[in-house]
Amino acid sequence: MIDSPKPKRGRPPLSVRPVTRDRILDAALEAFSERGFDGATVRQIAAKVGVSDPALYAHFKSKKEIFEALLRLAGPDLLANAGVDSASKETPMQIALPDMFGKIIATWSTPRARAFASLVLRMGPDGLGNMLQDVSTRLRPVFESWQAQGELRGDISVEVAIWQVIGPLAGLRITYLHGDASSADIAHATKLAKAHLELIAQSLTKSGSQVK
Amino acid sequence: MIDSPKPKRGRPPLSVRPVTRDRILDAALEAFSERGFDGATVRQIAAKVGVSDPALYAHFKSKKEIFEALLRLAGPDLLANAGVDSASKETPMQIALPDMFGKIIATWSTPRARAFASLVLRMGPDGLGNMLQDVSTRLRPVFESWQAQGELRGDISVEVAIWQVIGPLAGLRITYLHGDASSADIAHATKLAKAHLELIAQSLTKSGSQVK
Amino acid sequence: MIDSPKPKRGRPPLSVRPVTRDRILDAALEAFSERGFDGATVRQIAAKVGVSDPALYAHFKSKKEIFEALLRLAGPDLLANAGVDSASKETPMQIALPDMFGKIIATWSTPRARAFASLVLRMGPDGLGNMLQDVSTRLRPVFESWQAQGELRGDISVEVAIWQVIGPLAGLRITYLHGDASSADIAHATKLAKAHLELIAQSLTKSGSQVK
Amino acid sequence: MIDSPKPKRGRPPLSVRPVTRDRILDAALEAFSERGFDGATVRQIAAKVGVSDPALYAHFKSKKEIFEALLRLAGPDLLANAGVDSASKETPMQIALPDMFGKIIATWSTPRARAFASLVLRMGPDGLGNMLQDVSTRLRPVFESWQAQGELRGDISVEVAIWQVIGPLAGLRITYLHGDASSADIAHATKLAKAHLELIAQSLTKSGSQVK
DNA sequence: GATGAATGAGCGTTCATTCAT
DNA sequence: AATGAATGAACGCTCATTCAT
Repeated sequence: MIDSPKPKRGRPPLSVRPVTRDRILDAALEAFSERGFDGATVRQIAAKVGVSDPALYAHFKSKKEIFEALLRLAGPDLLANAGVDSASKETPMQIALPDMFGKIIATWSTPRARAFASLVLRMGPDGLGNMLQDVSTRLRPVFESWQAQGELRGDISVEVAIWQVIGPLAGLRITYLHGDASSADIAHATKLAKAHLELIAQSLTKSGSQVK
Repeated sequence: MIDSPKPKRGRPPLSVRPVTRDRILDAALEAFSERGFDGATVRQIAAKVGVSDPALYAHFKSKKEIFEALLRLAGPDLLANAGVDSASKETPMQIALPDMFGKIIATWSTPRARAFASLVLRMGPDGLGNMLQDVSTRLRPVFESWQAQGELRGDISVEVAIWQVIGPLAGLRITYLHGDASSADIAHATKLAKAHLELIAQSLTKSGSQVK
Repeated sequence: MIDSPKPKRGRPPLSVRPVTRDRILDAALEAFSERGFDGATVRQIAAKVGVSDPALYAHFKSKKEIFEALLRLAGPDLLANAGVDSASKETPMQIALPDMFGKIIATWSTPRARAFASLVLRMGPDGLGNMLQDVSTRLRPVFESWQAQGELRGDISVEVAIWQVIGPLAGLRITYLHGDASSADIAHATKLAKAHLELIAQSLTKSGSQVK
Repeated sequence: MIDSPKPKRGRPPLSVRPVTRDRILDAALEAFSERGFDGATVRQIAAKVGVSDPALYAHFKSKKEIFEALLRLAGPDLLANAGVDSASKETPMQIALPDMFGKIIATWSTPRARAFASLVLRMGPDGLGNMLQDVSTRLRPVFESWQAQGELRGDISVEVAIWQVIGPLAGLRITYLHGDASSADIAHATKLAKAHLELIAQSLTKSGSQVK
């Protein structure tokens, strides 16, 4: 009870080491994206940072809190905003669409964003699902405006049109733009995205006429 | 002789079903799809089966082996084959494509297939990625044949064409056809898939020329 | 995640060993009485039983539950009931009082009861306090009856009379009848208790008259 | 010269009181009495002082040392001396005894003393036991002198006599005079103590003989 | 084939303590 | 004199797995 004969615990001498919240979050993103929330351990994260595990608890209250900070911080922005925000009602669809695509692919190609994609993936269906729903919702007014201006053909629903754009992107993200992706993967994804865009842009404009 | 005291004909009650490999795999699929490999516990799986956890070790050597059996068994077939195999070189693209789509969506709508989708998702990028690669590979000869016969326009690469078809399907799978999907989700996915098919079929045939 | 290369865990060969709830409770009583709830560790308890710590969790859900089972099981009975129940209104005080004393001391002298005394002590003031309150409450009707029959002098309150009896007992319990008590301690306590009884019995009967 | 711009006379505000050993000991007494040595944490003590935990190590070498300082400082004095020292051989027993009682009760009623009682309680049997032994030892010469002078009847041993006095006090201390005691508890204890004294004083003087 | 009891490994977390500032 | 950040130890508990029945 009162006898602790060898009190050799405590912080050992130290040279230099700045362990910040950010470095922890980086390490956690890496760990969680590699093994999922349950598969990653606090000790693994700490090891990536280069400290012992209790050190993390000076910055975060729990493993779960680290995870949530990660979601809150990097989540919506990294994944979706980038390209979506660049699409505005004023810009003609034929110009805005390629622009949006380019920006989205660029954003998703960064290591952080790719690691984050893996992480979200591992959260189960709700993770990616909600993300896509979110993008879809935010794109809707822009597409509606394009349709009103005659740039988007009127015989297909806005929702279908959005899905034409978003759907393959989601596939690309999962297939090529994840944490382990090589630069070849990334290049390939970019190529596919561009090719997809060209085709889809045509479909969304006049198609109907040709049926004639 | 004519009426034996213990008829026992027909199917026996089986109120106490024996614990078979299949029932374990069903339970494991459910557990793994809900919480991932690390999040699911052997005890949870056993509980779903209705036995105690060591009972599973009479059928499988380890948790990992259960998981792998699941992948081997249900994996490729459930996810991809269905539709892919129905696409043959003899059938014209305009007919084969909708048929394939229909079959894929139908297959993916079953509870088992949806649970499996969640599971694969949680395995990280390699899971879904490899799956799509696999489908792509098997579709290639069919598409090449279509292109040779002039059914698929020649100015786009086969790979891009395949991606046009496969990409949105992957998105749909993730967004709507997972373990927790409601029947509304499923209906919605079906609608989107059909709309997508109509547009894409046009794009893949003549597109460019007619714009003129 | 899925790789556990050396699955050498599991229960090693075993000769004979019956680990029951009771043996755990005995060990826990010992540990808790020696170091208190916070000072005792689950591993210590398990070591006393001769098993590894997770083994305890097959019988109890948590450390706290072990503690509570201990309180529920041994608590009130071991500590108080013994003597108190033997005091009835029909028996004359001069006979019932020594009898009660003897029984209480005898009960409190058992190793279990003494260990339990140490445990209750370490719970803080409420532990012993409540216990004494309890005894006091249960003794009250008996004392009231004695007072009505003229066996207990009328010029002192029942409460004070009870305290005369109970108070020194509490002191004895703490001073001599705890977990570490030697047999000499116990003998000493018994002697003191008897001497106390003789004096107190006189005080409670006529005293007043003699003052005259 | 006559009125200096910064008077600074009298007691300085001291709104930010310095962290002294005393304030740490106060906080520690509170913490230890509430949760015991193992249950209380250095962080809790520091929080009560209003500083961070390493600050305490500027004043004490370890948690254990704080605890021991507490025992050394407040221990024997607070608990026993008060009344005991006031009993001297010269004073007649009939006067000294009530006086002693009064002083002991008064001393034990202070918040510090009550907190300390809780603390000692939680240390296990040795804590209170040793304390009572100590008091008993120091009272012995006084009682022996009283017995020699015929004030204490000769047919009971000094030890028993001392126990008659001390025993119920120990009970009172535990039951009513602990850290959490309300003022009603304290008043009650005082009443019981006085009643006890009156009875016991008679017993210790002539008792047996006069019954006749 | 199934279970209860057990195990070693290891997890998330807290603790007392120390170093550098 | 005090703090923020860090540490090794160890705690309570869960996990996958195994043995004996």
